[in-house]
Amino acid sequence: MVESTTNALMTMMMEEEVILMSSNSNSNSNSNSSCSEGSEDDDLVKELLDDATPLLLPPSDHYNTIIRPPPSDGDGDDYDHAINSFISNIYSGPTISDFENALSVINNSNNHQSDQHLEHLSSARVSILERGLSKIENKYTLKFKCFGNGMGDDGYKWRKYGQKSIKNSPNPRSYYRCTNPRCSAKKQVERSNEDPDTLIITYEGLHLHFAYPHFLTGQPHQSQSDPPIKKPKPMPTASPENKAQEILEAKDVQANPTLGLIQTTLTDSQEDMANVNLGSQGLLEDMVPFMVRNPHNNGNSTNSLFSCSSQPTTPPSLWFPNYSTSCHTVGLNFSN
DNA sequence: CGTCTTTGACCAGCGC
DNA sequence: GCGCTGGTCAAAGACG
Repeated sequence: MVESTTNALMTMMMEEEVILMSSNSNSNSNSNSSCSEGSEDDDLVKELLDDATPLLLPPSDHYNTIIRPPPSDGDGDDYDHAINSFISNIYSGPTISDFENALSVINNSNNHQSDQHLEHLSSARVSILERGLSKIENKYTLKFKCFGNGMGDDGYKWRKYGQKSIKNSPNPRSYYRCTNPRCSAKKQVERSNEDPDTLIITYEGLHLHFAYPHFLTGQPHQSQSDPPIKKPKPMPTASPENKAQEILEAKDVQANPTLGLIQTTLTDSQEDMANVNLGSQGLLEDMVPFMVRNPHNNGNSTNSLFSCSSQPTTPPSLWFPNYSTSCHTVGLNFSN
């Protein structure tokens, strides 16, 4: 996963001319529309600043082993600087440090909800929105400057399931679904009507399966040795209705964890454990209700759901949590 | 032969 | 009710 994503990114960086595009031009309409929504924007900012999200996780050892030079090189600082320069050249959106700084505002203000806190929150919100994040329903939109035949490979395996021509646009829109049979992630790929060199990729749902190995087993990176993903097949025990219900339940509990905690009983815990071990695929859809209802069974708090050490394992568009209703537009620019 | 892609058909939502 | 549009399905073909 990480290898694939990183390789795709590094390939694009090395083989393609990198062109910066103003983040304002990427998402003017979205940002403007969002700026007019006060409380929802506050929710968005709080959501983005939530330290329980994968977005804020530091690079893992696994990640470092991929992009860092061998220790014998002895010039890790220079290498870090070069990598950071690379990233800053291709990514015009908010950086980790932006969120960390904003998070410090939240943390420092936790004990006294003052006007100053609200002012800081408002400033953080404006900063985030100005840099290309916006909110539309439950989708995440990436815009790539991608010349030629570049397809903006994000490193995941996708199965194309449809293509439609778009009104007033010469470019069709392609529909892709994650090849993981129980992953709900989807994406739409189309070229901008205004700028044919710009790819617009709209993600819907997360690749939740990236976190599966961190449940119960406590053995991260287990998925790295998983067999290749086969063609999705109907799940006998998971009808579309049941799956949808699982997802809805997971989202509901995520959105209101205290409700789930109230419902916790010893009987429920035992039953859930049995269900997880015997009846499920060990996937996040199964695990979220269990984890929330049994916050101590894993030896960690529920925050461990999104604090696993293998992060980042997802492309930038999927660093954001989807268990809330939000949409972010991130301007990225690759040429090919 | 199994898997993936293509593409036309079908369905649901929405506006008039 | 009708037409338009977006999203999905599924059969057929392509490919390794």
